[in-house]
Amino acid sequence: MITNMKSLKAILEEKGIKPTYQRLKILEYMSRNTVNHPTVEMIYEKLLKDIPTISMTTVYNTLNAFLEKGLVDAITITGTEMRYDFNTDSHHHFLCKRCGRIMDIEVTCPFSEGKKLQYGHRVEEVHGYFKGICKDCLKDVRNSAEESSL
Amino acid sequence: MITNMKSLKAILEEKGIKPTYQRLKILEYMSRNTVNHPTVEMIYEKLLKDIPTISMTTVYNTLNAFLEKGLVDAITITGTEMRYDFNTDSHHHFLCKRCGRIMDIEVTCPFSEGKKLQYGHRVEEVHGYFKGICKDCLKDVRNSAEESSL
DNA sequence: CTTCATATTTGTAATCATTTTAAATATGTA
DNA sequence: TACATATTTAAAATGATTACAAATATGAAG
Ligand SMILES: [Mn+2]
Ligand SMILES: [Mn+2]
Ligand SMILES: [Zn+2]
Ligand SMILES: [Zn+2]
Repeated sequence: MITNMKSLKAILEEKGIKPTYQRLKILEYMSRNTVNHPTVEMIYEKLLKDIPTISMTTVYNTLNAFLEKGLVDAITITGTEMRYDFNTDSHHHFLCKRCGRIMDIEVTCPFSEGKKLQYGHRVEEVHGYFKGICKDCLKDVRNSAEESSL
Repeated sequence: MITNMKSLKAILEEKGIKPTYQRLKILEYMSRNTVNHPTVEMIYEKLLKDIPTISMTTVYNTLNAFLEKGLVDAITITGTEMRYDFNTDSHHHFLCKRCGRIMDIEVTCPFSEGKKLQYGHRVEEVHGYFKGICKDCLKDVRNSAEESSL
């Protein structure tokens, strides 16, 4: 895990972002929640416990700064709100229509190789995702089906 | 082109949607603008010329109905607004960061084959897209570079 | 052709995520 | 200590979308 080797402070300084308390806390949260793909709301609510004065605007501003410097990726799968990803390595996602969770999917195929010119366009980002019902929700659905047939 | 074979009216009736004037006009617009991937705004502004009384709400309602019945697909690439696609065959997209256009990309790879169980999840939709600078914008950028070096 | 029930359309208000703005606070330096 | 600058904050503004309720259209029954 990169976060252990390089301190959060060093990560920010390397990108030319002043390592303020709130920025460090936001980056720390992101680095510890790679499976979540959290919303601004989720980050804000959690940090509120440590920093009672933090504002939503700071979370928005900070994530936009991180985004510009390539410290995080933005995921626009749901259509309602932005989800953020600390893992900027090329990978795909799965959105569960039932529980709303977004999970990582490793895909190895020509599509995800990316960064090549397509149709004469200059490709800078490659995104791929699936939508459906996740493993856990499938189990839930099966269980409630059993119950109702008792 | 499917729209020539089967009338717009027949398409709606087949899906159990009453073919009202505004619905037919919206479907007609969608069928004639498959390269656009239009926003609600774009559809509304265009239809306003034929139907001066049409409301934004009707466009939203109608597209949501079409979406439920699988007559169109929704594209959530930009993060700001929904884009709609009359072409519901599995294909990918390219979003130009400069001009904002979304264009179709044919991709043939294991990823786009889709509809298979991944990680135990039930996959219902497969989405893939690229972001970058489109062919035309690359040309523009090159041209303005020339100009400024005169 | 009326009358009534139902579905659709419309305009307005409400909602929700995000951005803008300006004031308050913190930081670093002279 | 004083001041310039950057950051944070709260509040207001924006923009896309949905919710709501009134107006209108449609279609069957009499
Ligand atoms: Mn991820
Ligand atoms: Mn398309
Ligand atoms: Zn789930
Ligand atoms: Zn372009």
